[in-house]
Amino acid sequence: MGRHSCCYKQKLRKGLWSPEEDEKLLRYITQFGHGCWSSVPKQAGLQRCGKSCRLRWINYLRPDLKRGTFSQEEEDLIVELHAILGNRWSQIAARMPGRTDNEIKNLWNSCLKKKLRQRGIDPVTHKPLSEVETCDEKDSPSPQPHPPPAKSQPQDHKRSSSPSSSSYEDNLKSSMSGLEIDIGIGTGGSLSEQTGPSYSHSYHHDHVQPPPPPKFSAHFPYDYSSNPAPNWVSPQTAKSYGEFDTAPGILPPLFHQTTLGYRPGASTVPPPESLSSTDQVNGSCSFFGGTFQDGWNQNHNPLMMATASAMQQQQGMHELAGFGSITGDIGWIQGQQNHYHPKQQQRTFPSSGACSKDIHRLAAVFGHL
DNA sequence: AAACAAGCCAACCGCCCTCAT
DNA sequence: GATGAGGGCGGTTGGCTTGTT
Repeated sequence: MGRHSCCYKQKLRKGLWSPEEDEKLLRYITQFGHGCWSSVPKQAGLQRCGKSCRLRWINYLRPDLKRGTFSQEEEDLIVELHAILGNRWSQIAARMPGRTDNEIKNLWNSCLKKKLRQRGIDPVTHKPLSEVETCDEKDSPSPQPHPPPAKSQPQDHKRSSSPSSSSYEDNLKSSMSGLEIDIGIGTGGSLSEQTGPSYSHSYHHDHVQPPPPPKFSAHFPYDYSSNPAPNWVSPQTAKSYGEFDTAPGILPPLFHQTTLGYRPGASTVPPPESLSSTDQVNGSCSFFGGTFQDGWNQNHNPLMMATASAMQQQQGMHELAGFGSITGDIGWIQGQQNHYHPKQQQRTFPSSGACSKDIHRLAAVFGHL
C-alpha cells in the first residue's frame, strides 16, 4: 500500500516539527480537541497530514506524558510485560502511564534487548540463551512465551486489547494475576505529582519494586457502599476530594485536576448489581482540558456533554470545566479480590480543577445538576 | 580538533482494522 | 457485500548526539 491518501492531496511538510508547529497543534487541540484528525492540520493552520499531527500529539505534545529517562522499575516492568505480550507495544504502553508505545519500543530496541542478552536471556523468548541456542542447534522452533509478531499472527490477535478466549488470554490472565494491579484502592485516594493515571503494582518477585506513581494524577475511589448504583459520584463524595488539593504552583494552570464525577458507562465493569455493599470500584485519571472541549473525545456520551456544559455555564466555572480521561486501567475490589480490566482505558469524563477554593463551588454545581 | 562509530529517538511507512456509505 | 476514508499499530529509517580513537 502506498502513502496514506491524505499526503497526496497537497505538498505537506515532513520531518521534525518546529516549535511554531507544536504551538499551533497544542493550541488547537487544547481549545477544540482533535475530533477528526484529517481535519486538524487545516483547522490548525498546519502543512501536515492528519496522521503526522496525531503522532506528534500522542508521542510528544500530550499533557499526560511523563518524559525523561525510564526508571529501573519501569525497565523491569517492560521486560515482564514483553514476556507476556511480546511486541504489542501499545498494550505495554497502556500499562505504563505517561509512556508512549513509541518510547517503549525505542527503549526496547536500543537498550533492553542488549541488556537481556548481557544477562544471558534471549530477548525474544525470554529464556536462557543457552537453552535457545540448544533449540536452534536441533533446528526446531523454541516454544514462544507469547504469540509471534503481529505480521504472522491471526488478525484477531493482532490488535485486540482483550483477546477472546485462547491460550494466549489464559497466559495473560495468569500473568496479570501475579501483578495484582490495584488502582487507587481505598476511600482516601491520593494525588501524585506525575503525569498520567496512577497504578500500584504488587509483585510476587521480591526484586521488582512498584513503579513510582505517575505525574499529575488523582485517584477516584468510588465506594459502592454509599451509592450502590451511581450515575455520578455524589456531591458529597466530590467534596471529599478537597484532600486531593495541591499546593499552588505545582500543577500547570491548564492541567489542574481532580475527579469530581465519574459516570460508569454502559460497558463499565462491573455491573453495579453484581457488587455487594463492601465492594469498591477504583481507578485513576488525568485531567487534560482547561475549558469545556466539545469533540475532545468522539465517544463521550450526552450526559457528559450536558454536565460539562452545565459546569461551564456556572459563573466563574468557565476555566475549570472540561474533560479528563482515564488513560490507564480501572478495576474493582470484590470481596478480598482485586479485579483488573484491560479494556477500561481512555474513558472520558467531565472533570474540574483542583484549586482548593473551588472544591466547594464545584460540589455545589454538581448538586444543581 | 577531526573523523568515525555507536546510540538514541522522532517520525515515517506500510499494513490492517473499523466504520460509514 | 464492496468500497474508501480515517485511524491505530509495529517495523523501520535517518538525522542528531555522544563517545571513542
